Amino acid sequence: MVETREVGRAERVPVAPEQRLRSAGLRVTAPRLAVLDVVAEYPHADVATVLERTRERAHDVSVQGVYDVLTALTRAGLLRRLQPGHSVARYELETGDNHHHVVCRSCQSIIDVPCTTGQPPCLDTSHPEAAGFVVDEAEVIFWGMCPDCREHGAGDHTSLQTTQKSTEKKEQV
Amino acid sequence: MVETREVGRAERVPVAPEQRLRSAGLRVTAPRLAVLDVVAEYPHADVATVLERTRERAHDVSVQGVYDVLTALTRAGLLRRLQPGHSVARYELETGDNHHHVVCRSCQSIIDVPCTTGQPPCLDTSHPEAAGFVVDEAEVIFWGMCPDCREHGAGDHTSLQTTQKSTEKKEQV
DNA sequence: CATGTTTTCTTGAATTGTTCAAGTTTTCCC
DNA sequence: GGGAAAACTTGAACAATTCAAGAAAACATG
Repeated sequence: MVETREVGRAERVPVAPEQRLRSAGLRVTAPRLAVLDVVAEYPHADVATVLERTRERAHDVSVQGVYDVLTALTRAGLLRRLQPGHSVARYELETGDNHHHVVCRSCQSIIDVPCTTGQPPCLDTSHPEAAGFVVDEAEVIFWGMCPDCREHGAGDHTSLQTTQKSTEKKEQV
Repeated sequence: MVETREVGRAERVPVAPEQRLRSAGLRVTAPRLAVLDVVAEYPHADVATVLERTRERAHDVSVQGVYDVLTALTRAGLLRRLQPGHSVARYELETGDNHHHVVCRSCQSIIDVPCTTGQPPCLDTSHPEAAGFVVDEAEVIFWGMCPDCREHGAGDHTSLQTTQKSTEKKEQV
């Protein structure tokens, strides 16, 4: 289960988790290491998933603990928080590559795609409307239907429903 | 207060609200007309705002009623629902123009910008990762800081906080 | 214009992801 | 080894959104 993370793009960060925590000015704790590990293994994991999997590694982590850790790591720039549309918060490692996300409207599964324009897309603030605005990030979400949901006629969950119950989420890399 | 909407881009839709409802296969009701009117006047309005302003027009609309109307109109393609980051749901008229949004990390204000690439950006599904995925929409959010927040040193509400209390939101076009 | 069917709106309660608060335990620097 | 600061635990609170069931409209038809 705990296998080496699939190396997709330029993702193999050679720095050990502990080092990453320290250089981010954070203390090294078991929950944090575990959460980092879990997120590395399950990209786009939601809090519930992180909680479960973390508990499998480090016994007894509280719900609050996971929330705190995720917030701390996100604030420190080690994680990136996603929340496509109306769904729950999801987390992935912040690797500095500028990738975007394709999200299935039906099953909410997420896959990464490298930035289409090479550089951060459209960090072009020259629009008169946005005068004075300092943009530091462009977030791109491609909405569509994944192959599975198209085949199995997953209908049109027009994604106006907020939360989907399934703890047993389909997780893709 | 209730002044004519500033006409930015190609937004002046000449079709009467009633017609738009009917041609979308929806019944024409006072709450729906009122909600359409409110969203036209307050782009990016959240549910609370829509509720308040709608009540000023059509007396006695229930919270649930507004939610239902918003959902129905969104599903019918008359409205577009936004939820940048971790914030509450917001709505704007679906005009078919392909514009995107610049969002202030601090005050959450939203402004529209025309699509940077002319055509729907990057509807390019040729990535091997997204094989089989049928993408129908690309949502782009530019994150940054608005002029106001930069000046008044609104600090760094790293936008990890979910809800902001203010019913009195700063609304921009 | 009456009538029936369908859709829509209302009231009130429930759900749920997330956060707040206070106290206890760690981590880590000296 | 101690002591201050940061992190975790427990338990409760919150707030946006949704569910459920009934009442009230809107529209097609006779």
